[in-house]
Amino acid sequence: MAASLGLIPEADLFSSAYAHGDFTSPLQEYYQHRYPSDLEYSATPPVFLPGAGDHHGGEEEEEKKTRANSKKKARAIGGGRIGFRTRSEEVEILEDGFKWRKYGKKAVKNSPNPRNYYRCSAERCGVKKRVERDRDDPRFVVTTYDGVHNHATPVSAAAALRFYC
DNA sequence: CGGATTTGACCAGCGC
DNA sequence: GCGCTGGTCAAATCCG
Repeated sequence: MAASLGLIPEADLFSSAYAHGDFTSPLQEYYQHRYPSDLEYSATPPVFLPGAGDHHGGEEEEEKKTRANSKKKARAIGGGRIGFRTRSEEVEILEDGFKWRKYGKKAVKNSPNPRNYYRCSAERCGVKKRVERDRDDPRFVVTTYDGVHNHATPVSAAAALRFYC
């Protein structure tokens, strides 16, 4: 059912942060990509779903339980958390203009697919990113951003931001 | 040669 | 108090 409106697992997590209005950057909002076809994800503008978090109804209690852990952690961090859901069967790196360096991979229990951890290559920038495939639709990729970029956006970022705004 | 990627191990937090 | 899960680090390896 979760696939109906593209409700991603971390939806509740994001909603809490979103409710506090901690998002300041264009990318720091809860977006949900939903592409009708297998075309390039960058060709379709993101769909902003303000109420996506509140929308979660009778979700899987089991997952909620397991996720309570990261939920609290996320709150403690206090940074912005954004979830992107893109449809790309091969590319799982959402090009947002920043240079990401993979620093870890972990198999999570909620999903049969491994989760990849990326970090902004700029040392002064503590922004992290998590990428994992949707458990319901392996063709979808869920990208989660943590934090705010505090450095100049490298080139293409400008285009990306223009695109998102 | 430099930088990025890979993989396993380690650590911390939370639930039971 | 123990076990489980998620997240991070570090050394080795690979690619450009």
